Amino acid sequence: MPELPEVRIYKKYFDSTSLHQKIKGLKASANRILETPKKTLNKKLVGEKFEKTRAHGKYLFARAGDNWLVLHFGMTGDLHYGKGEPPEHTKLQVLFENDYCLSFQNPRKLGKVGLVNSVQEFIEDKGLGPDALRISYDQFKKAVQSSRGTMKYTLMNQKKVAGVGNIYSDEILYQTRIHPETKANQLSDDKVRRVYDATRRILRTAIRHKGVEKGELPNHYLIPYRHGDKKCPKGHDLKKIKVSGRSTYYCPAEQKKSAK
DNA sequence: AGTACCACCTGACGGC
DNA sequence: TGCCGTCAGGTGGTAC
Repeated sequence: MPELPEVRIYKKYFDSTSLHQKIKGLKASANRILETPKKTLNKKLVGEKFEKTRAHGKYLFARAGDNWLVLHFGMTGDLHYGKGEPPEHTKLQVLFENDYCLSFQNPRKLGKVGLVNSVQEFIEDKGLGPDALRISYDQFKKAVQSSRGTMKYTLMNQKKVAGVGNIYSDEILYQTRIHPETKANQLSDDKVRRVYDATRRILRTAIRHKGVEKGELPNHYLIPYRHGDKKCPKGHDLKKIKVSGRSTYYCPAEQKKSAK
């Protein structure tokens, strides 16, 4: 679920619920998703306020005092702000002075929670590429044309571009009529331009439509058809293959490997 | 530099 | 109804 658009939506939710309130307490389940010990989280966060958030690719950061809380959702997750019992699978609760609580849910425990001093450093340590909505065309072009792998792999490679995952990469390739196994370094400048434009358009549209889970994407999008009757939005047969180990849906009628 | 495969986890779904 | 295998939109490590 959480690729760039979903994380941007979490950010908005975080901003509208949890900024500028004193943190009264924390509850973290002892779990592998914690990258920073509970004690440290407590020491650094209690008494502080979240002042602002940032998103980079699939990561969300919230600054409190001298630290940034880093949230990564893995394949499943959500934020919930409310009073009373936290939702199921809550791994971290941040309790505010008004007795409301921000809960970070992570059913499959594939996410991560921790504290860092610098967002920039974190991004560099992870080797993340530029955020998919902030990358310039020149950077993008270089990232694509220097890649010897497939387009699918390239778009999903967080070291090249941060934020695009399995389903949005399928969408981008569908809308630009590129076969997912096309070699990235064989793409013409013109095609790269179209992929760049499509990426921005699709990610922005998805944010506006509240993401894959909570909203509804336009009906000419491929994504809603992944689990349907195996037809693309135009009625052609969809094909499902594995590309670098990930389930990949594409429309053989429109996405040809040899397309100019 | 890429790819293929495994691991980490849990829930949902289809087949029997 | 219930059990079982398979799959799921994440990353990270390994060996080739």
